[in-house]
Amino acid sequence: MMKPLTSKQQEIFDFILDCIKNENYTPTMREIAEQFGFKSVNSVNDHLTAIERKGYVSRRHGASRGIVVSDEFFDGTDSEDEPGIPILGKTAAGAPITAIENVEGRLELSELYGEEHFALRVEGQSMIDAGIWDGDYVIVRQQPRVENGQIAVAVVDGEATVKRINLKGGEVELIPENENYRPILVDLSVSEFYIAGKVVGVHRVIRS
Amino acid sequence: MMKPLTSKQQEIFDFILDCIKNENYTPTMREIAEQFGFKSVNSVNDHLTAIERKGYVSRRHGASRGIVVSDEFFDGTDSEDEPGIPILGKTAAGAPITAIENVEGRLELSELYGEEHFALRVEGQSMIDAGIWDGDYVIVRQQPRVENGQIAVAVVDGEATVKRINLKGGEVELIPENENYRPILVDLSVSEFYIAGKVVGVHRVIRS
DNA sequence: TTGAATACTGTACAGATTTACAGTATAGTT
DNA sequence: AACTATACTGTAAATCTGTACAGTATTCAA
Repeated sequence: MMKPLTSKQQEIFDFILDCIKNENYTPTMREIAEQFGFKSVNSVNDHLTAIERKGYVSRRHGASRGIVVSDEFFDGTDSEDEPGIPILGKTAAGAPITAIENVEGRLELSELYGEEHFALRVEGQSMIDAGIWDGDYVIVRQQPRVENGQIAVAVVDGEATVKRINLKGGEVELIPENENYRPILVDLSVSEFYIAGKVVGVHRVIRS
Repeated sequence: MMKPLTSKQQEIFDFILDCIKNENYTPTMREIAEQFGFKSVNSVNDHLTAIERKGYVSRRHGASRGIVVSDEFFDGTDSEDEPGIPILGKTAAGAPITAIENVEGRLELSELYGEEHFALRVEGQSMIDAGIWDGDYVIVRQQPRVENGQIAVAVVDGEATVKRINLKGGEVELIPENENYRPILVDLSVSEFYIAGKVVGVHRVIRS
């Protein structure tokens, strides 16, 4: 646990946090002195020395506006908390499943997938044997080509569908993953066709 | 539209953005000069004057580290962008799938699910008919009870498993979703049993 | 009652920093 | 050919800034 600040020190520390948050710059000691009506900069220096000793800030020696607020006081403003939801590992026998020791990592779509990804809601049953159900979101990495046999979002005449791709000569075969469906053949000289991207993830929200 | 920066001006502007983003402070003109090998600070001043004239920054007169980057250039650093990856809707005929107009919303686990959720990696094939595959992450909302027939994470004698739950009297039936597997019966008077939470989502990362 | 922490004033100075002014040179526009 | 913008060097003054040192006063714990 960190040593508590006195009320005056807290005021000054809060002012520094406010400056960074609202004005986007660290104040100088003279600016702090002016704010609090101190007639001497050394008043600020004394307070900062105490605040620093207690671990709330550090200072870049010699640098102007060199007060550096410790990481743990940036809530959401700058050093973002760990993103996403915790991935729990195997629980040791008897240990509560929520034990922090068991956190293997964190799951977050924007961390897992980068800038070039988008999500698309799947309609229909044509890919259920590939584990992609009606209503699922597929995560798609934008790329113009995929290897034969890979699952991709294909756009045929402006219509987007998720299918397994098999390109051969002047034709593309869009293969569903459901025994009740037949592959679709697209003639590249007739239809406008392109690959929007490769399906790299599936997400399903379970209701009920 | 804003006047474009020259490549040199852009470099300097980018460096300032980097400083703010990574080091958390605005550089002084001397720090910029040192970074770019300028022998005169006035080189920096000239560039800044140009960058300011074009509207990318303003300057607090007389203040050290007084460069103020214009609001519209804080991407993610301060004024947080929308979280998550874009969910694209139906594309209008012929419209490019990446058109911003078609963004229906954004998908992000920490937004979709709240604090009381965690993820768990599934091992085994026992739930494949429920669309939960080996290696998938299930998203679990922590709660001590579920309705019969719902899928949950059950902890039996410290061992966590994902199954459909059927509680009846002094027994719990853990029902797999795979015809090759048989339901497991847990005697509550013999085994330590509790529900870790309800499975409310599934996420699969597709490799290959 | 001695000491340490807090909470200030006041002064001073070295070095950091902005800003200004005087140049040089090149490239593109009018 | 004159003008403007870009892209620098060099110098120097004005002011900003952190840091140090010398005090004063109060409070609280040992």
